[in-house]
Amino acid sequence: MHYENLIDVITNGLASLNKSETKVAQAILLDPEAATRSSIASLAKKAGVSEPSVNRFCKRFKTAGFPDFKIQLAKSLVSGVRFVNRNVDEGDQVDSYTPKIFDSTINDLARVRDNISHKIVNDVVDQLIAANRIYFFGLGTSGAVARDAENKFFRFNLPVSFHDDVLMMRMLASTGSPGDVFFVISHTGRTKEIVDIVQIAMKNDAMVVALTSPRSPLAMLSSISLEVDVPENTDEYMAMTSRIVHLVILDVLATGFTLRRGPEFLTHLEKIKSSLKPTRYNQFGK
Amino acid sequence: MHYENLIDVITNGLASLNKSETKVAQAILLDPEAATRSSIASLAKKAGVSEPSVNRFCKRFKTAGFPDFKIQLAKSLVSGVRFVNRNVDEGDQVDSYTPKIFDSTINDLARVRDNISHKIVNDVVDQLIAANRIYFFGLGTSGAVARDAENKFFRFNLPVSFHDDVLMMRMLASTGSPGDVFFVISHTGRTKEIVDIVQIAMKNDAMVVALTSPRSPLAMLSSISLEVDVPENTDEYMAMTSRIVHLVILDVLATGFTLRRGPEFLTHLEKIKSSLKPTRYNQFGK
DNA sequence: TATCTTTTGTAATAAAATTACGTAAATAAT
DNA sequence: ATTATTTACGTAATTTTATTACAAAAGATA
Repeated sequence: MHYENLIDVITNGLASLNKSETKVAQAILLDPEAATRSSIASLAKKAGVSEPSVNRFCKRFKTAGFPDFKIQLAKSLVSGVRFVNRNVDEGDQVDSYTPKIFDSTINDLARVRDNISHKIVNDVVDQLIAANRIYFFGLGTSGAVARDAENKFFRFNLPVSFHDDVLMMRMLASTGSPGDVFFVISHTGRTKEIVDIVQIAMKNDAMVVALTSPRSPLAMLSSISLEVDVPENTDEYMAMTSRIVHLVILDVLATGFTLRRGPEFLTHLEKIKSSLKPTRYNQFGK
Repeated sequence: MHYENLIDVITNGLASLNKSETKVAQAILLDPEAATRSSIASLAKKAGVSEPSVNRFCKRFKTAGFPDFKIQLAKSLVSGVRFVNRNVDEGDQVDSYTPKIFDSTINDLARVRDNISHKIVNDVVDQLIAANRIYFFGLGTSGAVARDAENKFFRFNLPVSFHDDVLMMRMLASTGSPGDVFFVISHTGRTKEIVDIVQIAMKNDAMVVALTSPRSPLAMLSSISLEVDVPENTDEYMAMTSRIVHLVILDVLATGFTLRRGPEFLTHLEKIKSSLKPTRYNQFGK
């Protein structure tokens, strides 16, 4: 319930509505923000229907009534920023482009949160728990993600490494042994070199986990594929949010890993954490 | 207005409220989610005040009345997840820890979005535009962030590099020349090595931009400091979201940079983008 | 203590939403 | 094609909910 976006639900249900309900839906979708501020009377008028029709519409979408509907709608407008124009354009100043960048990132995260397959997350955690060794592969931006992953999983007392060198990857893929997991990160899932390397690894019966976009060559080749559908940035100004989403997914996997290891594993993590203490100044400068 | 979290506003304004308004505030803060679902009568009863008192309370916070207040409150609950328990605990399964991790990341992003100083962002963009050369420094997790930054700013036709080797950093800091910008990333801002290196750079009158936590030694030493207040993770299970926030801030800076360069700069970016095309498979496998 | 201001509640009023019910339209059955 | 039946929709009554006006109480000021 908390993760269902009312606007999406209305849009999807549009086909199964009757005449006056469709009118109401259109009036709302035309300007959802305005709908949250109007009374049942004004919305009915705007849609060209009676007030009870609006009320029935609300109940059809499993809300208690019109006021409750407005609240749900308002909620879905917050994370569902896509109905407002969130694109950066030439006229933007700091105080407009800054929130836009944040918002579009938040928006993408919320979308993936609501759509990610928990089953696949769980399966990937299974594989990572079973692994003797994990290789994180990534090029370009995904190289930075792979590096971050290494840093994170290193703490788990497990041989891990990250690689952003295709020759190195190729060699590792061709000499993979049972127990090795190749965790391949790629936004597009179409980078030829990466696809080639995964093909080699698969030929050697290695376990390949992909973090990439749906229906991409990489996704289809790998043993398991965590698919993230973040729209490609058409806008030149806009940042590539997929890498952020990838990082958060790696956080999720690391969390799943930690939980699976059980509470006694926490003391190990604490040890690593405190090993860094002497490298830092405390509150008072020393 | 869109970026003001009502719950924060209430919490901050708590001191300046009179007796019955305080009662109302407490009743709401105790369970904001419930407040969004209750009528003015039931909330008044719960707070032990009259209905008009609740109404006056709502108007004090610049909402049109109680129904409008509830809508605003509901909105602030979506991005402001912190009032719900979002901590991962031992009993959590995939379907509970996954949204929790996403939510806490989203929450932190929303907080920084609402509190970041646009003035400082603008000043940093000024410095980056003026730079002849940019060095991104970071260790550990922040090393991955620095690497991502390099990848991003490299596209701007500007000599940039990232460094995660303290000896290298030390040498660069001591030989800095005018026009160099040292962009130093550190979650804590207390890593001794980093602080030392920044001290050297500052002694040589270099421009040091810090991306770090408020009031830390690094923040206080640097020429300009972009301060990000993301709570330290007390929870062992919880991921470090600061690096995500740092990445998004770098996106913001890159966007500011691009906008400052003007529209003719977009063709340059397009060129870089299309240079990657031959490395990828298209929709149909080739 | 008297006066003024601020705070708060009661009661009246207004606004808004919901329900009950009846008619019209659409669909199905003959 | 006509009738029966279901579904859709609106009018009007009712109920719920919120707001306003006003007065009493509490507190501050002189």
